[in-house]
Amino acid sequence: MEASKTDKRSAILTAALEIFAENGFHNSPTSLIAQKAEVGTGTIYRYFESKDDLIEALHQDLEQKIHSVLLNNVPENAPIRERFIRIHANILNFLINNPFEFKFLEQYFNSPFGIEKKREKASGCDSPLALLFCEGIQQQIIKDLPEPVLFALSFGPVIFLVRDHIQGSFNLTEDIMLTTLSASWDAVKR
Amino acid sequence: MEASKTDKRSAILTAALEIFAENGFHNSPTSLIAQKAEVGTGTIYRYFESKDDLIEALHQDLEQKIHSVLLNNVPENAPIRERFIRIHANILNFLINNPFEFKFLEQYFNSPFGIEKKREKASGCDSPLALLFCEGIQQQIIKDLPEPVLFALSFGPVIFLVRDHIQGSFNLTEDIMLTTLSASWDAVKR
Amino acid sequence: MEASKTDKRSAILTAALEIFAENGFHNSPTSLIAQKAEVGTGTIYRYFESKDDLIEALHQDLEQKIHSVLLNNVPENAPIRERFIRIHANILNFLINNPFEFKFLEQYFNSPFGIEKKREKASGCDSPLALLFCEGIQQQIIKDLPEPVLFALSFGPVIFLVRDHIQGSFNLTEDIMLTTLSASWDAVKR
Amino acid sequence: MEASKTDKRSAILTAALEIFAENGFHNSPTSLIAQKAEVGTGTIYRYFESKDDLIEALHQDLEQKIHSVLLNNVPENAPIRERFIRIHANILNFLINNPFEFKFLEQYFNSPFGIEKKREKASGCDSPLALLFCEGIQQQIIKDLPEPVLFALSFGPVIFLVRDHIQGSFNLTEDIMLTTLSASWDAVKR
DNA sequence: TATGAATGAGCATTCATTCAT
DNA sequence: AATGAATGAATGCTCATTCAT
Repeated sequence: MEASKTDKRSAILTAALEIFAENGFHNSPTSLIAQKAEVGTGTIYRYFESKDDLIEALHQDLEQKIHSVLLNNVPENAPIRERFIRIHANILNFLINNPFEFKFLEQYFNSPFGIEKKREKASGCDSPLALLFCEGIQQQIIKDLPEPVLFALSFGPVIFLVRDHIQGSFNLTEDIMLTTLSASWDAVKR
Repeated sequence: MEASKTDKRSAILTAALEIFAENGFHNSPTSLIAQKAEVGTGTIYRYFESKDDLIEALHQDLEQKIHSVLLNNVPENAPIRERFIRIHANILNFLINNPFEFKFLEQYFNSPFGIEKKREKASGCDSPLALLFCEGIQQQIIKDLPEPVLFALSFGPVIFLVRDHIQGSFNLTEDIMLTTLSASWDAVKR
Repeated sequence: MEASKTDKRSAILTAALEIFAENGFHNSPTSLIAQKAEVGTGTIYRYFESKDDLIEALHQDLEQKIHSVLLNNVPENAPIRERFIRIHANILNFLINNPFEFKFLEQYFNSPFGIEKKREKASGCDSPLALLFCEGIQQQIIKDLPEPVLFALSFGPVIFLVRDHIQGSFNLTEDIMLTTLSASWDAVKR
Repeated sequence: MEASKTDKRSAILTAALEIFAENGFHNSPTSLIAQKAEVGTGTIYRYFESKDDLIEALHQDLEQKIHSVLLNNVPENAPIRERFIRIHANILNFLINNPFEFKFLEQYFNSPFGIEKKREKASGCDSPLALLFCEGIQQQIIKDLPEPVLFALSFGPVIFLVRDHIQGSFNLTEDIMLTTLSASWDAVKR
């Protein structure tokens, strides 16, 4: 009748996510995380080597979650523009509906953690988005620009909008979302 | 023949900027900042009320620096497109040539500090960029979208590119820069 | 076989009492207290919210100790004079045998802590001593003076003597003690 | 037309007295004292070797002030009782009218400073009060008790009353003052 | 396996004192 | 003589991590 092994691990992850998102990594004592997860302080260290390791694990989890959301309702044979918009809408919706996750990621990528991670990746010509860009370039539908540039053009605006929306300085409606993605498309299309 | 009164203050600011950029706010002991600035620990507190106050001052300084750079070589009567590209190029160049400043700002805007600041501003229909958008919309050259959206479309990509460049995952040449800004313009133009 | 839960708390209290008494509140680093109590610095903060809180707790403890000593061997139906002398002898003996406690209290009542406490109390017509005075006044055995005056007349000398004795400038024998309390009685009796 | 040498010294002493009385020795930065005295921080160290030295000097000043007040209106040939009451009234009035001085002394005598001083003195059979006691004992008007005991009996109540009055927990009228001193006399008289 | 009491290194901040001007 | 900017030792408190139970 006890919680299963994985239950505690994920209880810790869930608690940590929320607390990190709200307080920042450095204002989130492990003791507080343990408390919210309803486990002992020491228990965290049975599942994670250190606080840093916990943060890393959280990031991995999120990366996978996003990956799994990316291609929802993206028919392989749909036109490139449609797929482009669909993919970005997927991410945008995910982030808006999961503000803790968004805040966590923003912090993560602005910390020594994220910096490292990015350096490791670098040449990630493997993501669905990268593939889409390749395809579009070959078909001469998308501008022949380096992948990071296309990524910046299409993804940068998404992040900015989500940030504004979550901070409450701007209300992102379904309508505006689609118009924006459409404009984003104008940037990358030929 | 000694350092002038302001010298110490700016030595502290310079040292702090660099250390904050490299280690993050929370891994930057005031003692380390003092050491790098070649002043006593206590001296920091003659010029700044607290570490937070130092961070704030640094932000104010940067804000002004950026503001002063924004309109370089932007002839008032130039076409909107040209002014748009010029302004973004100014910021982009500034950030690329001042990586410490960029890293500091990234952190700042992902911390309680930046959040607060943003909330205060919010309705910033006063920046040169906002004015340019207004003008463009009136002249039916720029899409009739809310200012935050236009801002996201044009500014988001810039930030992403600078980040990549500074992290070393991508080398941003003058050429690519201009092509990117041109694509950015495609996103906001009618 | 290890120390019980309360052991550490009281080890801290004991160490703190002694160090405060000898060095004063402000010359008693928490680190020194921890060292003497043979616990880690941080441990103090598991039992007390702050150094101030520790001081407060120490005072509460002492107040109770004194209260429990006050009425030793004070038969309820003994003559008022006898009870008066007995009570004062009890306190006097307690203070002389517990010089750390005495020095602590002297400091406490000359600090913001003590001042506050006194203001809260003020109308303490509840102590055994106050009751004794009331009774004595009614029976026209004790002068009809305000309670603070009677308190000053009987308690002031006690404190002065203890101070002298503990400072070593005067040796308080059992004999002198009783003579003094008898003289003190002369001051309050009709 | 500049302040004379002594002016600065006494400005510092006056400022220090007030600040010490209000904030305690340890919450009274020398910089604050200097500010209130309208001198530079460093100037304090031209007149006093250290903060401790300043405290010591303040005490010496006060001791002398009290000494000079002690024998006001005390006719040498008046009866012992009258002189006893007069002397105590003098001190009591001085302390009540000079609360800063009182608070300073209370602190002083409960700090390492005061403790030392007392140990040095010890056998002070030289004060006017001590002489009065000697005389009274010889004339068999005052109880034959050691001087510290007589001192405690007569002086202890005075201090307690002043403390209550200054703390505001009790209003000491001229009337009560005299009644109290009269009761105090009952304690020491044969 | 899970716990949480204990630890102590680490940090922001204060302030007595010095010394160049 | 007077100043006050500069100093850095000292201190209260936090929190990641360990380990005995």
